[in-house]
Amino acid sequence: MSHVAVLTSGKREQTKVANRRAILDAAREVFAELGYEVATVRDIIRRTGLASGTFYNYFRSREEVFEALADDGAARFRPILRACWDTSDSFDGYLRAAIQAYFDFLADEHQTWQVMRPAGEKQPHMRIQTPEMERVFEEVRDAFSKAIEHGGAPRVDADYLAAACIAVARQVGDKMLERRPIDTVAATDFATRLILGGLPALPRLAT
Amino acid sequence: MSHVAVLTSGKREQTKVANRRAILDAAREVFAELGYEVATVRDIIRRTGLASGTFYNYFRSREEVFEALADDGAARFRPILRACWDTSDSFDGYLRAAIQAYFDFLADEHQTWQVMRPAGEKQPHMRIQTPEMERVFEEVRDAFSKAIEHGGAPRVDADYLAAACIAVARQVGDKMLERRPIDTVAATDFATRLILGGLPALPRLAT
DNA sequence: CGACAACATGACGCCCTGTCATTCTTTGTA
DNA sequence: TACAAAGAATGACAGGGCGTCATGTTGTCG
Repeated sequence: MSHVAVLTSGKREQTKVANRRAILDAAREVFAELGYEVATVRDIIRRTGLASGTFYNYFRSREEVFEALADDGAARFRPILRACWDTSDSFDGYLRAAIQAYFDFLADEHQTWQVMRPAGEKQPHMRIQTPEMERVFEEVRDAFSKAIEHGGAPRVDADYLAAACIAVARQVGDKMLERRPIDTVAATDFATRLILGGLPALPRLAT
Repeated sequence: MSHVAVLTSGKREQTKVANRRAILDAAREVFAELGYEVATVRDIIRRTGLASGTFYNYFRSREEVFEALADDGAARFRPILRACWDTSDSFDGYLRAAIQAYFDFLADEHQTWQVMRPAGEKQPHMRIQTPEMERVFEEVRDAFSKAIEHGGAPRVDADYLAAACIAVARQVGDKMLERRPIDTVAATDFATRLILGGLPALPRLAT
């Protein structure tokens, strides 16, 4: 009999955590295989072996699972972003590090999500704003604000700037994932230069 | 009895067009009022006074109506974009004109769609890629490619650039709509300068 | 061990979906 | 005008997913 029991190690707690994880994992698979629109709560719960009613002990709806998955991703990325800020000594450095980190993160996650789907199937793109994502946005905006305060960046509209930077990162990131091989460095170079110097600063293509 | 009858003026054709319009209009209202996720085909068709089965004579599903609405928007914007190209004499001019046109378009459409919703309701953002939207993207990319060919712009990755520009326009556009008063000129200035000159070129805030 | 609380279960009522036989309307023809 | 054939509208219906709830099961604590 061990005195060093795990803190939350009642049998009750254990299965609660395990079930929640099982549902989230099953949901990720099902969303990837069938597509978010088509997937049903029962598709998800069936894969776990649990009863249909049990699902509703953990999530209120299919939407909420999806949100939890998205939130999870954002929550995992936020400390990475924070580290970029802490280890950078200039605004330019922070920006590049953050974008590189995001693209690496994206390439990693991509493999987890990627599943072969019937080709040509139109997949409506679902985009939600979770609390964690909101926090990521705020963190970026605040980082910009701080840089502006300290004179590391010009005094511009930090709100617009954060929105624009995130937009560029997301869109260029998506495009990056469509190309083979996936080149996070090139994508980072493109996005960073665009933001820091605009069109004239972009890397030139070989003639 | 007029010889100059409207070309498609059979009674059949007329009601077909009218019904389609009625369904699209009802769908726009219902999506705005209830939100896309919650709205049902019957919510839409009920508002038209038609029978439920009739809906399926015009669209295969709720998704298809939504896509038709989105496609409609893109189709209306494309000629505007084309006009920007035709009347611009420089790359910079084209970019600014296109972005300004988009923001004006957005502000216009916004009023059509805007409906008061219970505050704090989380509205999952739905983003689809319709054929017309794909054409808009291609048009932008091709415009960039042409500008590059003619020496009006540096030889950069037009695909990434188009993606980045559209991303900036969309995101800054969204932010713009959240502010009061809606200032399309300021938003255009921000987005255009960011793309053309990057961070250093951005408009400065008043101290 | 007993009693309680927490959780799992799956049948059930509700509502939406998409179809289809039927009915009504329009069109073309004599 | 009368009539037949094609086109479109209708709403009842079967199928199925949703979320709930009474019931059964299992962990927890005195």
